[in-house]
Amino acid sequence: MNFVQYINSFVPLSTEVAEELLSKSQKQHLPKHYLLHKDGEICQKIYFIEKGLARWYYYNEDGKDITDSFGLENSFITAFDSFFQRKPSRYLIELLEDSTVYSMTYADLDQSFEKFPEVQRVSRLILIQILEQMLDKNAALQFNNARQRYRFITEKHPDLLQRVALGHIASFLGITQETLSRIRAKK
Amino acid sequence: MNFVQYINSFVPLSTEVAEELLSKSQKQHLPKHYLLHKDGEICQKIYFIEKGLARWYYYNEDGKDITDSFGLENSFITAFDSFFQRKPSRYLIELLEDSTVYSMTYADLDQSFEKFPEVQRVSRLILIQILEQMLDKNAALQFNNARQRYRFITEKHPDLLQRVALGHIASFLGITQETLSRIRAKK
DNA sequence: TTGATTTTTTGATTTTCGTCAAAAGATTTT
DNA sequence: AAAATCTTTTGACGAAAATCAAAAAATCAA
Repeated sequence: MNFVQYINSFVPLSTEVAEELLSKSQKQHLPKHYLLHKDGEICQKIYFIEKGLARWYYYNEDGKDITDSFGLENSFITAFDSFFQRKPSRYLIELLEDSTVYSMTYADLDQSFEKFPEVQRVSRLILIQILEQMLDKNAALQFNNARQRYRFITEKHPDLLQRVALGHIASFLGITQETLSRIRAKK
Repeated sequence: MNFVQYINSFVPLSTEVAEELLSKSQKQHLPKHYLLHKDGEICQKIYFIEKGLARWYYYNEDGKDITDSFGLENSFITAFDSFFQRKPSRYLIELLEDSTVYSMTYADLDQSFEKFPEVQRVSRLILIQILEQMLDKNAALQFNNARQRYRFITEKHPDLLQRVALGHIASFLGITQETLSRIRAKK
């Protein structure tokens, strides 16, 4: 499923708009470990992951690498704070697998907003999806112990356990890798 | 500052649009403890807090009341998942002080989208502000101990410590009230 | 396929924080 | 102003999870 088909499944698009979006976007195959976005820069592109996997992370005060979220197939990923607000971001985005992605620059997206106001609906939709994902994660972390956090992963994102290094999942859940490993052992 | 002036400071609005928004909105004085939104319902209104304070919360599986965020002066609050997606929400919103708020219904906002596409920009702006606030909080909780979480409050929202019951702040930070009280004592 | 590197597991120990209980302090109500 | 209710603090204790260290397992590269 390409990204226009994906969007179309939520917000029906006119062929005009569908063509506009496709023509402005770029399809790429990129290797594992490729950085979609580096920290300190203003993020220029929004990506749709057709195949593959990305993670969104930052370094905390202790220099520890902390994963904030994952970008699975059929999802959009960008440094959201940076991309929409046009300011540098502390976050990085890296691919965890060889991936196929569509990308679109901010400038092109902005032009499409002007030409076709309904594209604004699309961006609102994407933002709301991100927001909901974050609410979910927030609720999973805020007042839950390590075992409950692990359950969040096994229930909502079981595939990640197969595909992602344990350390990334541990920092995503806000627990240490050792604790996560032990919890996983007894069950 | 009313909400149109507030928006105008980010996204310059034509007088036409400013008047549209003002005419569709309603200014109200509401008392402490008033529920702006009840759980289980589809949230019909988005609120702008001109004066006062609200909190956004839910009940977890153990029935514990957990504060997810606060709505301070000059910010928008609604059950975001519910309002924009038109589905029931597990969250509640209550006023913590006598407040002055502007409200606008989803139906009216939607009509304004149609009439004035630039209003879509406004709603994108609001969403991004919420998103950033959530990212911030996320980073503050994800891998930090109780003392670091407390520092997040003292640095970013010191006024809340004066205005809000400790229990609400504790659940917002994902720690117990006793722990928060002890941390506060020694410093 | 062998060695090098990275990732995961396991163990011992320490620290942090939650839980339960009760007292002290505020605030609201009558 | 006294009583009732709600909020915050304090103490003792135990459970959960972090830290440090090292071994085992898996993956990658030559």
